[in-house]
Amino acid sequence: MPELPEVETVRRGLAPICIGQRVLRVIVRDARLRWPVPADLSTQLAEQTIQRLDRRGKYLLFQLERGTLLVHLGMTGKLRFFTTPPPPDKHDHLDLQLANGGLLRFTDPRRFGAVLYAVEAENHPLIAPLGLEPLDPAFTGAHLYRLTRNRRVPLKAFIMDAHQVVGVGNIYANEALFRAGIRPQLGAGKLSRPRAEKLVAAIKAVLTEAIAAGGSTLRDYVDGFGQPGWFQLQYFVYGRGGEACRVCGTPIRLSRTGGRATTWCPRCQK
DNA sequence: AGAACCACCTGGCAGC
DNA sequence: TGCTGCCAGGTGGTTC
Repeated sequence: MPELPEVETVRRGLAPICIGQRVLRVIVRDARLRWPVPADLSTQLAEQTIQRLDRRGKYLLFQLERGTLLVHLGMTGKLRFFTTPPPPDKHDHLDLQLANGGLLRFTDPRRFGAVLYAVEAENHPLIAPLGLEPLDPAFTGAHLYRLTRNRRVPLKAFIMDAHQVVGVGNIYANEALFRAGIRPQLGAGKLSRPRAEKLVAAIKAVLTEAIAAGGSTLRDYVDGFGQPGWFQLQYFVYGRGGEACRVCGTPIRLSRTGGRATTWCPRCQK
């Protein structure tokens, strides 16, 4: 579900109400997430104050005094703040009680998400191997060009690989490739230097615009306060298989690359 | 090393 | 109204 824009939207919303707050306790109702929630999480977090709320790829990083709480929303995860929380529902797996009386609630029907704790997040096995942030100035056409040399995977699969570039999931990969005018199936190693520049610019643009729109809500994404995003209204190709291209009118094609639904315009993308 | 699959899990929807 | 099968925003692990 959430890609970089959605996670960033959650981060921006929650940061002001979390920073400076002390964690009173953690209530784990179901520890069976993608990896088990650490049994000693409550002990680890209790009485620590949240110093910052950062994001690395699709991970939210609550920086505490002695370590970091890592939260990944998987496909269907939500992290919401309540001043007066409703009674816990079926998929409300974890609550963080804050000293200001607020409560952060992690909800995730599919349980593909994760809640973990690390003393040094940058060295955590899930964080350390991550690629560049796409909105980092260091993520350039030259960088992408270098990374893709001799790679045979479809370009779309390549830009969705978090070990190359973080944060680009299925929606924004499709949208960025459309904007760059590049076929998703193109072998990554065949990407020319000028087209690498174009693709990097498209990725940055689509992510920036999506953040400005509060992310995309297809089914169940909401931000930290239960509000949906609106970027889905600006899609050119995602979820539009069979419909007319918004630029040239040609029917949008739908196929699969790397097992994921791929949509593109056969006329606009070469 | 890299690429192609599978797995994890629930819910919603189309089709019968 | 069921039931079945398929699909979904992610990504680590296994296999070749």
